[in-house]
Amino acid sequence: MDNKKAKLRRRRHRRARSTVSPGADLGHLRDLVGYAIRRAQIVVFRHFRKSFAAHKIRPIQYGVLTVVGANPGLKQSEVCTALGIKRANFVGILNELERRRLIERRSAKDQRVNALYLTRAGKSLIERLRQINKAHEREVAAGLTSNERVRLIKMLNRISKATYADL
Amino acid sequence: MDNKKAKLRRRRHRRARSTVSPGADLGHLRDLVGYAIRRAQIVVFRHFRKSFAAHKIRPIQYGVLTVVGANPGLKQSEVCTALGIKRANFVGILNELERRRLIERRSAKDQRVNALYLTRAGKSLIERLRQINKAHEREVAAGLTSNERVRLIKMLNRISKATYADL
DNA sequence: TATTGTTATACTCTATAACTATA
DNA sequence: TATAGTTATAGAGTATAACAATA
Repeated sequence: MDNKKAKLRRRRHRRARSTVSPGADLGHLRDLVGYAIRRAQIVVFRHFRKSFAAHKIRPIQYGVLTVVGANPGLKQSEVCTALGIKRANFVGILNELERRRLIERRSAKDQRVNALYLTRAGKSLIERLRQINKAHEREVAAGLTSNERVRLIKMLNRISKATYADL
Repeated sequence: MDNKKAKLRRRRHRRARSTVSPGADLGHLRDLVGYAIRRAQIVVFRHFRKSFAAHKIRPIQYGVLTVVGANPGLKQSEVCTALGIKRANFVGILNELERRRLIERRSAKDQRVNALYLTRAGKSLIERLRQINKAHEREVAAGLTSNERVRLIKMLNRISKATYADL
């Protein structure tokens, strides 16, 4: 049913095409910070996953290993706050890292708390991951000058800092 | 078991705290483009959802309505390419928008193809959404000058454009 | 009572394979 | 054969509620 259009088509390509996505006019989407962030995030995370595939490390795992490495003895809840993870969701992430002998839970003075430490293997791995990450970062930011890269991060952090408490 | 640490702790707060997340040292994460993007995306999307909550519109739905509005008669697969959605995942998104009478599928000359059009209600809604989006964009970019905002988007688009075909 | 970690659960987003109807 | 849309399914990521152990 509905065989009377298909002549209404034929009108496309009127505006300049997006530099990000070919095939159709994105309208004002290409002028939005949020849309630019979303597209960049997809590309960067895809690149990250491929870069770390050999070590089976996802971005969140790299974050946890990095933060615990920089803060030995950190509590689970503190890692969650630092990285913006819900503590309920952190349990599974941590279970896998512990199963792989990269992180240890140790009970603390406060028996409710688990203090987290990288194992020897975890410390060794994070050093290698750090090198991979340097290459990853270089490639992701290949289109930016060093100054631009720093300014980009600062601008993004200014956006992140805002709390929008009223909404 | 394991009651002999908790004195190893007490060492935190050694480096400058992150401007994004309080509570622990993020290590080098705060110097990474990918991490800055991730944090900004979370904040921006949360703000978006709250801004559009009254209309029950998610970012992806706003994208579809905008692209179809700017390209009447676009095929489903073309919308998918433009927005980076898998066509399998687009079916459900479109079903809901059609159920809400905002978009119509019309069969095209090629009977395999669905051409997409905003309904009258869809056109009316997208105009109102556009106004909400302007306020949303203004608030998200409140910490940036107009020039910075434009440069931020251009830098993010440069990152998105890269294909990393070798990885 | 409040906090930490945990379990269970649900919803969204993303990804792949296989089916159908059309070309 | 190939393409457009669809279905089914699985995996992450994210969110909330409720529980046990401990403070």
